[in-house]
Amino acid sequence: MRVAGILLVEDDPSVRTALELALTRQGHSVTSYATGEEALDHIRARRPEIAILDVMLPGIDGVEVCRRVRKLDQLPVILLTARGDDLDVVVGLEAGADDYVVKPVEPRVLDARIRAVLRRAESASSDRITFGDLVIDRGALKVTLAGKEIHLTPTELRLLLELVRHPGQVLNRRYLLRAVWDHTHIADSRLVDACVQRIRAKIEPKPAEPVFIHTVRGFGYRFSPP
Amino acid sequence: MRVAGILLVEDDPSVRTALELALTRQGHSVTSYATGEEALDHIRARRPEIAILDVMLPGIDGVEVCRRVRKLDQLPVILLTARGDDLDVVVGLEAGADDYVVKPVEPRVLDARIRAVLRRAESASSDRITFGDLVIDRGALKVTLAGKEIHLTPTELRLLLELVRHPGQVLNRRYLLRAVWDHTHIADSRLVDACVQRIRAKIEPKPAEPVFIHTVRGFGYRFSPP
DNA sequence: ACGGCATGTCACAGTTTGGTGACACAACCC
DNA sequence: GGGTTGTGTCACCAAACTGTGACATGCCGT
Repeated sequence: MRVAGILLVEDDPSVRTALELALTRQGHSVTSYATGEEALDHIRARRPEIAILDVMLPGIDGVEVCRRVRKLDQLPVILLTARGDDLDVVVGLEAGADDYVVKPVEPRVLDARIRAVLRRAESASSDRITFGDLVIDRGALKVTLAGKEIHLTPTELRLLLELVRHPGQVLNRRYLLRAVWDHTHIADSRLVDACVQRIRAKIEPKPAEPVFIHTVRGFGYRFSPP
Repeated sequence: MRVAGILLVEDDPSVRTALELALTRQGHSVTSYATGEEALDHIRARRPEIAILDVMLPGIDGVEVCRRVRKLDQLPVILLTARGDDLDVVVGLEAGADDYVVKPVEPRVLDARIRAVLRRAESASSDRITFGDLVIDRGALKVTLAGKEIHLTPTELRLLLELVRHPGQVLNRRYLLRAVWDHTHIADSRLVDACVQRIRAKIEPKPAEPVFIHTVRGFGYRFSPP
């Protein structure tokens, strides 16, 4: 297992040094700070592999750091909080944290959580989905069919990604309009149909007999692998 | 120690499967092929961490694969050859191989060689990245194109490095604005475009048909080696 | 078979986007 | 001070994209 570059942010000095020591013993490389401001600077400058943030911090708190980090990068984040502060869980997950740990925490447990989050992040980073001949690379925003790159326009790509995010599920037009076009107004239009058609023309061997994007009459469209 | 993605190329099926099995047991992740053509495709598509090439192959031989790989990337290469074929050693090392192993080889020995080469490669590649003709030296903050030094301004260099840090990934303008300019404000700005344009003028042979920095309309830019 | 919908198809014009070169201004160095 | 360099902004233009509506086609219950 690779040694991780961990950023630890915790304002209580005794907790901070204890965790730092424990994590270092477990083979991690740890840098720690007491404030969110310092943490953000460190993240920008040093690009740690994962950040462990106490929720309660003077100044910029952990949730806020998490929120900003998420906007900037997909750096994995674990939030630390005092026991029983239920509200925080919701806020924290909303801010995009990958995991959530209640203090006091056993070093072994924290270590396991760290490794789990890192594993997840690693597998997510090769974010490439394959459906038979069709390969969709979400990082590179590339679609290939039988090895040949297919050019999709931004809207087509967003729609395809939305469909692919829910394989096997039927998505109705209203949902798709909101997700892809963020149209709040209810427009009964051929927009979705037209876009689906354009995608089919590009990725379906025989657009008249679609293999990937299926029409479910009266409901919407369903992406399912052949 | 991180598990390595190894590409093994060996035309003799019994040797191939034996080595693959042994290396897998040692904790490596191995993909193997019988021909140089397949190997080159694999390298382009999957970016293994190291390639182990038999010198004697039908079609494109190991030395030739090595030579082409070297031009493309700094992928570490170990050449395998039958005992006593002295001439090959010279040719192989000239082609840029990192190490040279004589068959038959003890799996433990091969494993040790692999680890040694990877260690060396890791320390060497951390400061310097090669994409075809383009060499980016992060330690010296210098960029050379086909051996000629290119002068980049600080902002241009930061942007290029940021793109290079995520090869193959599409980075959007907002992200780049934050990462390179740490602009927390204004999402709507042509700053990134202008800077990309300036970099292209310096590093792209034909800026109108970029080879390194690709525009992904509606999303952002992607650095990917030619 | 027929009528009524739901969906497919297509062309086009208005809009959006990014490339490009010019330019202003600040910082910096002689 | 005078020139040089780096950087942000702007305007213009070509190309790409997209929504729209009209029409064609297919599906389904009767």
